[in-house]
Amino acid sequence: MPGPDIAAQLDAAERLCTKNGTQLTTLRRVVLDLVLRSTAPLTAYQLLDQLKSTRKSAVPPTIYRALDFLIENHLVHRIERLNAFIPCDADHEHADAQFLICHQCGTVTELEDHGVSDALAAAAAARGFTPSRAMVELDGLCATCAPPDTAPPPAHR
Amino acid sequence: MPGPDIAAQLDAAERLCTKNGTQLTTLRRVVLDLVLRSTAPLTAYQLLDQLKSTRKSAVPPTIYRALDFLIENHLVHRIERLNAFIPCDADHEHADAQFLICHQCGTVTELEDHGVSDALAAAAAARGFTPSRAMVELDGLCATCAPPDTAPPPAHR
DNA sequence: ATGCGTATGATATAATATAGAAAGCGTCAT
DNA sequence: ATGACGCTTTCTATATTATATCATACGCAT
Ligand SMILES: [Zn+2]
Ligand SMILES: [Zn+2]
Ligand SMILES: [Zn+2]
Ligand SMILES: [Zn+2]
Repeated sequence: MPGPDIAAQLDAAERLCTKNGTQLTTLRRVVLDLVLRSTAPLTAYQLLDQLKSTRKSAVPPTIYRALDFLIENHLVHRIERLNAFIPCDADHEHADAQFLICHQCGTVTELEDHGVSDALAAAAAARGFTPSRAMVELDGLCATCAPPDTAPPPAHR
Repeated sequence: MPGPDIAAQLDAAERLCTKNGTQLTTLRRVVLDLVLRSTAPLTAYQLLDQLKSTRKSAVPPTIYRALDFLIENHLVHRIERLNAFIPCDADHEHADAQFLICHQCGTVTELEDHGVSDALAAAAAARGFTPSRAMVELDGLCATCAPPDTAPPPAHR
């Protein structure tokens, strides 16, 4: 299961950048493609290694600049806990996201949970704090990896 | 304002470790002291530089091991966004904490907000995810640094 | 043609973090 | 007491992650 049509996602990214007045250049597109193809988060240097096979001039600043661009354009997220990068899972404007990191299988799930973001906004406001960016990452075990006793399958309702 | 009695905090830390069956050795105590004295978060290498003045043998593993110990014993927190460390602000058992990072003045405030932790627990449970550790860090402006229009002083009630 | 903004290339280095082997040092059972 | 054990520290080396800086190229507007 290579994921739902990477070409389509790249094209959507292209349109998003055009809309934003930014350029999804070939280099950036290649890096995004690498991120999209991976099931697990990739570090900057893992991406760099892969990039080098098609672009011999690639060095650390190459990949970090491309990633910065992709992050600013909400095409990629950085997972701080892992120093690694994953594709954005949503088409959205990204008010806020949260990440669930399974330390068994390594997968990272992106959420946009309003209960969480509302609670964060309230907690910040109550202290006069003006948030500009929220970083919310939970380490744990995903539904697949958790022992059944510990974590029943997703609750309904 | 050097903070409320560092000696007392060190003694409290000592008691906590004894209770936990761990040892707050001289080295660890010195590192904790350094962390406690700072108003701003300190990086591992900033701490190392300071430590070197009294312990010539100190090298990176020295400080990282001491920090690992202090973190496991809930005496220090690591702020992932900053790769830096702050003293734990609470005596508690630390179910969960959140951090507000002011990017103007650099201060980091520790919260234990149940609205946030409940929302996180609910969001995780709804997806069958079993969290073992939550990392919640908000970048923004603290009450002191925020322009008055943008962020009114802390709400009452 | 000149200047300007943006993107990329290229070199070097900074900053952060860990691996692994060995030595010191209590303590405790034999 | 002594030797085995566990924990802490020392020491050396290296791995990993990230940025600074300057140069080059290209498209486009003056
Ligand atoms: Zn996203
Ligand atoms: Zn899993
Ligand atoms: Zn704390
Ligand atoms: Zn501030």
